Amino acid sequence: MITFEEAVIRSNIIKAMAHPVRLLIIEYLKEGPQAFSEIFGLFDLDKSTVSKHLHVLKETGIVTSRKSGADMVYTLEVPCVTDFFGCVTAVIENNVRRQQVCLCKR
Amino acid sequence: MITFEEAVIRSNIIKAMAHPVRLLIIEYLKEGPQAFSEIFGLFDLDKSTVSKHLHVLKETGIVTSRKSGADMVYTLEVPCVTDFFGCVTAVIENNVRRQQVCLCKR
DNA sequence: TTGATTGTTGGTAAATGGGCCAATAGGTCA
DNA sequence: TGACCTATTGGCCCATTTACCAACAATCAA
Repeated sequence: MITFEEAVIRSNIIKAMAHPVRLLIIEYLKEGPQAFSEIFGLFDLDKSTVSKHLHVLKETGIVTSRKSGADMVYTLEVPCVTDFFGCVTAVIENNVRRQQVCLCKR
Repeated sequence: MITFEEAVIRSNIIKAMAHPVRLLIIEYLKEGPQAFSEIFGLFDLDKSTVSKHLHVLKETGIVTSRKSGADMVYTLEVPCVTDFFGCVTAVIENNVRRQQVCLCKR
């Protein structure tokens, strides 16, 4: 078993991924580093909102940023986070399977 | 890229894991199904609080529950969620590495 | 320097999350 | 049946999150 303190640290990192906008940003950065303006263009949100989401990802060490000319470029630092989504997909598939069983029984 | 709707579904599952108590419950259930009273005993929390955390895990399909005599027994349905923590650890190690660099520069 | 463009920060309101207590539901067992 | 035990649900309060707008900082061009 892990300690409670360790669980707090882990949950903070997981929390950073626990938002649809931040998930999409991570997915997008899998393709390579991207400028803020490109990331911003993915969403129908205020600039400041997207900036704050990126700040959360930076704080937890999932992405980093650097200036490049006029742009701010964001880079995914931990590519393995995407492996994890395979597990999330497994959860979803498991749910679908169980729902089908429910439907059959009715 | 995934759709926004898909990202919402995924983030709901990730959210279910984004709490230290729920992480510890998942860790505990890796060892096998456990009665509510055993899970409850891990924490210094109200019964109702632990019950609500388990409810969140049930809703997302991460655990299931069944009655066994007087007890309610919880089972981890998606063992792969634990693989994912390897990635979280990678994020943590990456953070430590970068912090050390910072310390060296100062 | 001035003006335009780009991204961050501060403030605030609404929504969500997490804790406890009290009440309830659903079993078990004498 | 009635008393008891176990887990869940409802209600409430406080803290956090997330969105927008507005103001600010920082950079590039003229």
